[in-house]
Amino acid sequence: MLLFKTQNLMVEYNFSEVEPKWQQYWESKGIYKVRIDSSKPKYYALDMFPYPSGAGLHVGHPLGYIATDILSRYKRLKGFNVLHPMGFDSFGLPAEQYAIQTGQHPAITTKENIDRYKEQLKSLGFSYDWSREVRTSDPSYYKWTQWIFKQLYNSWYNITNDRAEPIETLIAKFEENGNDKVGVIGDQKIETFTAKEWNNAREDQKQKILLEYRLTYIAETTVNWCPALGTVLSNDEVKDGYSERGGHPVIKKSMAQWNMRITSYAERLLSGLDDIDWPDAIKDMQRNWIGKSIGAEIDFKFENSNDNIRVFTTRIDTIFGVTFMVIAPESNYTDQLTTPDQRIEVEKYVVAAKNRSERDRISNVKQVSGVFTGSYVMHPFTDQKIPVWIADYVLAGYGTGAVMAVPSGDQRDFDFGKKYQLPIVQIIDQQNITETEADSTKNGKMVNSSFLNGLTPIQAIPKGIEAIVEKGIGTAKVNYRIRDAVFGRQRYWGEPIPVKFKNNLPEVLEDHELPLVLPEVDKYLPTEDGAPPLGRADNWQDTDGNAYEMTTMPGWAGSSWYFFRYMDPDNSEQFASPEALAYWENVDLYMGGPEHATGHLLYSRFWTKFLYDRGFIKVDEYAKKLVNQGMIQGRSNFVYRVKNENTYVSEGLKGDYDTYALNVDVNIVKDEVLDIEAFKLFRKDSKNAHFVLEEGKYKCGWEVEKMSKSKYNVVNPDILIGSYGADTLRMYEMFLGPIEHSKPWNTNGIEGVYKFIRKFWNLFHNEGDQFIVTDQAPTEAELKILHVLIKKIEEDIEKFSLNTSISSFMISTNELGTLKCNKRSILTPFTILIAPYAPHLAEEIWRLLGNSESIFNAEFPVFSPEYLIEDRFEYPVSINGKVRVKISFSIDESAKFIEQMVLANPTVRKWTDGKSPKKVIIVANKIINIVI
RNA sequence: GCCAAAGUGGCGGAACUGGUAGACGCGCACGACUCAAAAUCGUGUUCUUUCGAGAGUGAGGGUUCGAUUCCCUCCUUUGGUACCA
Repeated sequence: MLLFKTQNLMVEYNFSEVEPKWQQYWESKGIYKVRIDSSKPKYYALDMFPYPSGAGLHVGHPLGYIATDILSRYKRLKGFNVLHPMGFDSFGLPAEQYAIQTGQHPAITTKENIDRYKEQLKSLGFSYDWSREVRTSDPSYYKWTQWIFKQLYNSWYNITNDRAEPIETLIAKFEENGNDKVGVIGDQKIETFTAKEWNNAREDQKQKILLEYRLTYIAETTVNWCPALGTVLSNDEVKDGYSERGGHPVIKKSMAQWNMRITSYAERLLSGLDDIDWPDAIKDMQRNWIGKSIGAEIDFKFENSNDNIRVFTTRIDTIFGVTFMVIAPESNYTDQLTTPDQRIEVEKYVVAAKNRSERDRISNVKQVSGVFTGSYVMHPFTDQKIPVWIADYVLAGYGTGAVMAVPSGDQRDFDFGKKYQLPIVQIIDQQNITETEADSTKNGKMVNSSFLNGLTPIQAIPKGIEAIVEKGIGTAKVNYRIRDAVFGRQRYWGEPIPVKFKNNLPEVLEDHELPLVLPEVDKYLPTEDGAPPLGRADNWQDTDGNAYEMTTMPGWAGSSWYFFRYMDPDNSEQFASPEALAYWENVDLYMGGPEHATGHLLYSRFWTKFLYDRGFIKVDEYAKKLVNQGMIQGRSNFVYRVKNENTYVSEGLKGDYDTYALNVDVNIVKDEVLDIEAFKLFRKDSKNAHFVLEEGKYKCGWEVEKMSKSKYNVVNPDILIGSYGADTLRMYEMFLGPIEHSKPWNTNGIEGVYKFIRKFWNLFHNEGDQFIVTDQAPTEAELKILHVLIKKIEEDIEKFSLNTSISSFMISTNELGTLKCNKRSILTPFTILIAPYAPHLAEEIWRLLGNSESIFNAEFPVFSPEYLIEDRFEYPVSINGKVRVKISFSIDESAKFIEQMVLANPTVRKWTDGKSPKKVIIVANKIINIVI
């Protein structure tokens, strides 16, 4: 096997005894339990909590956890009161899929998986306060997820005040003025009504109207339906027309669904990005997802009636290039605009377009298709007749679902115009329109554009808006790409939505009815008539016989607010107490993978802003700083088998044979050399195989692939901890490279860190493993080593450069080893410096140094610059940019003197070859460059 | 296509605001210890070389006394996004 244990090392530093000892000590003494302490500044370090899958942790998961643990311990040593919790995102599809196959309740599987995860996390020696653990599937937790749902239901977005408010303030407005002055963000078309109409309306009518305003609402919407999973999915859960989980095809379908009105927060979610320290990549992804575009809406009057159709455009400057109009197949105008003789053809097209799968639409982007409605609208400025077409490149969900087509300036309009022989009008003098391409650039001056002629497109845009406003046919308008998020799932293993139906109208449950606990069902499948699994539960209704909602919440519900629950996890009266919320405020460091950019990381910002608006919390962003840890990919090893023979050829010789590659377990390969005996056990049919070796070894090939069982490239942290200890694994994971880089996992090299830990131990011990620390006074050289290190470690941690800290520890250890330094005044601070990285080792040595309290109650050493001051500097002297010699000078030596001495130097004279230099550059305490 | 990030030895990577490229570690080679192996320790290790030196941070160009670092063009890889008017 790869991982040998060497007997004689065990005598020196016995991690397998030391690590569990301190883990138990820390736990029994509650060292990591934290309480509100206003005498200290707070620091909140958070990991994205995991979904506990059946496979357990692999070596990639802890990468981020180790980094936050180092930060937490460092901040603690620096005097902060550190909140560093962990929990589990324990609702989700895999447990439910497993339940469908085996009949086992997902709660059982989930608990088993959580136990396994906790055990693994504990063996890594993290400083989590486990008394604050949360599980999203625990009723005492999801009670509050349901409670937040309820608050959203009972709120609306007041545009005037730019914040969410209780629904009562909306009702008051209706009672006084009707809905005339109440604006909404989003696409819903709401009939206007007067106060009188409102006050005279029936209760059920009122409730229907209020649903148009509530921040969570039920509505008939086009959703992503995944037949294989039997549920709807939100946009971020669909990738390229397939479900993100499982990779099943997804189709568009119209369904009544619970939604979250995240669109109300589009602008604030966008502008809030400027105030948080998150990676630009994530910010950009969120910006693109929100997709703000600034433009105008214009009405085009119908040819034969006074109705009109509204379009959104970002290029109103091109208004005189409009030669046709295109509406989405799903558009409400389709019916109205279709003339009798076009009806058959239109209906055919609309049905075909609806049945086109998302996947099909994506893969045929270049192919435009459409059908003429038979109707015309009037150009608002020229009064020319403009034909209205239907095409599926226009999306019903964006803007108004209708486009003014400018074929000269838009490629899709151009393609469409070409295909159906519609006119193309140039509207900018420098426009370069070819046989196949439109020109969308804004260079040049407007032509063929009436009152816009002579202006640049940039000037024409405000001018155009001015004109439509004046005519009363349009306004400036901002559009967002982001859609409201579908919130219901036709699945079992999620939070029940706390709603019952009375007379077909939804009603949220009373606070005292929460939590609405997930009921038992006989099978985790839809009912015979297609209702979700909760439809199988007996008496899924309240005491008055009102049916409860049957869909459950999506995976992102519980994770959208968990960071607040950690602040006060056992509170049964509130989701967290005002005191806890005021003290801990928000997360100072949030670590996690970038794959959640447009899902979790956006939804949780939305909920945070909502809770802020409603006065439940004091912050409107929950994470000040976000760091993305890179993904750990798999690194597969291969052996090469000769076709039709039981023979394996070493990698370098495979070209001489006709072979095929086979994945081999990476755990039986070390530095690309195969352990042949282990291989014979690994592949039973190869027990008598023949091996063609090079230099007496069988060398394997390698490749980067996804980490997966089937590729035999999964490395389990338990095995590495067993062989090298948690401290070695922690340091090695950090040593691999910058935390935010993705990289394949490669265990080669872990021995270097292991050796380092032993070398560090040996600073305190002699060859007989006796503790030999002395109280001798340190030398200047030793103090310099220490203070260089203090400075470096502080700087590195503050900028998350944890890989370079490990190098610095190695360098300092090597230097102190060379000096045979075993002085307490140097080694004590050194031990504290290393404690965040190797907590078990540091705690052990701390006790050997005679301390009775945990090292994590110590103080971080203070850097003193005085030990780093030098009186001489050795200048590299370069001639024409090449370093040729080094000459040492006193640091305050004059440039003139240095120049004289340098030019007189024999090596320099040799290189200058008697010529007088053109220029001598002396950069103080940096470099000297002579130009000849 | 668009947006973002990244390209440095055999490998992971280092190099602060432009100033000795390759720190630290792995691997490899040689040596010590050993009957031997493992482990450990020591030395060396960018490439080419006529041993003088020359080349070199994805490619090409530019700014500079000096560029991995700044600017321009291009290539490759990874992540995101996909008819958004």
